[in-house]
Amino acid sequence: MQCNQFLNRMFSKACEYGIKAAIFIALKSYQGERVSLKDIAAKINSPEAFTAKILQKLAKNNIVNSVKGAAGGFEIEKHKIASIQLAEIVDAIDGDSIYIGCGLGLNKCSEDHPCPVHHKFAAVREELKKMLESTNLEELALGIKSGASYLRT
Amino acid sequence: MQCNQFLNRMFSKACEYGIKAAIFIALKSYQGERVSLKDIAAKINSPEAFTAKILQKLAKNNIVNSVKGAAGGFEIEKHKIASIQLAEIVDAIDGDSIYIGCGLGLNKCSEDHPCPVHHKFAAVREELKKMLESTNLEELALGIKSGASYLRT
DNA sequence: TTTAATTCGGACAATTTTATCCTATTTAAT
DNA sequence: ATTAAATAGGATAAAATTGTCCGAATTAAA
Repeated sequence: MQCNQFLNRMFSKACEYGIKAAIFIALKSYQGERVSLKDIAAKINSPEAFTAKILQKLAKNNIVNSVKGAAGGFEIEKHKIASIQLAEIVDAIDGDSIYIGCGLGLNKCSEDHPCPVHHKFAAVREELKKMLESTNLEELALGIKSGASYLRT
Repeated sequence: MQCNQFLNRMFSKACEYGIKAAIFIALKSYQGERVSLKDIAAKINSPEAFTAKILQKLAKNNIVNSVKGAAGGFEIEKHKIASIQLAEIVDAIDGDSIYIGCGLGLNKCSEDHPCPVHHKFAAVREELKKMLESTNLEELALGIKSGASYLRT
């Protein structure tokens, strides 16, 4: 069935592109450079028009600044980079749903009325949440800068 | 964008239905009862025809037995119930992809050439994997039987 | 002021996932 | 044998996600 859930893909494609785009923009912003959609899509290996939609979301959520017109592009204020959590990017693109939703899709699932996997998954989800909230854009950008990690292929 | 990834939905719908169906079948099998697709769909609140496809996968993966004809239905051999891991059900439906795939969709992502979130996500994924592999159908079915957990609403 | 580079945003298209329909096949019971 | 109750499975449809196209708006620079 080739489903694209957690085991296959931790994030939606939109999220993947959004995270990588934000990292690249942060990296360039540290160098005082503004980057165009075209450059971003090329660097992170993503479809340009689709990436544009995602950047619009990041802009509307005040994660990146967009500048229209010639010599325009995207940037992030340097002083903000270290304070932007991975969780914020994910929330901007996928919505703030880390706190809600049942692992098995029950409409009503709580401590009082749990689904069969409620407690077991709560632990994993909590760990993911903590990780997203304790990871910021700065450290991810520094990883790229130092050559410790990569944005494509 | 309302994407249906981890934060929204840990599993695909297909997986959700498959897990719940397996739990219900296990529960009934303990009582020596075989259950029909119709009963399963009603109890787990899932679309019948779609659930049928998923049960076919579980049957082909030898997780459940299907019996055709009048008085047919689905069942799981009692002695197997405790040995069926959640991970097996997920694998049967979504494929064995827990060990592969990059959090950010890189084609090549490894210790040598990691994506920016490689190490952070590896930890979370590993925990999920362990949880799936250490949870079996029996305990989930017993939770339902004892009233400690629920399959719907 | 014109041009070129750029983002914005609406409409549309392709793909994947989810869901439905219908016929064939199997099997217990009459 | 016939019938009724089931699963199997192919074809199709609907919905969600992903991806594309294009004109409008904006802005720096010639």
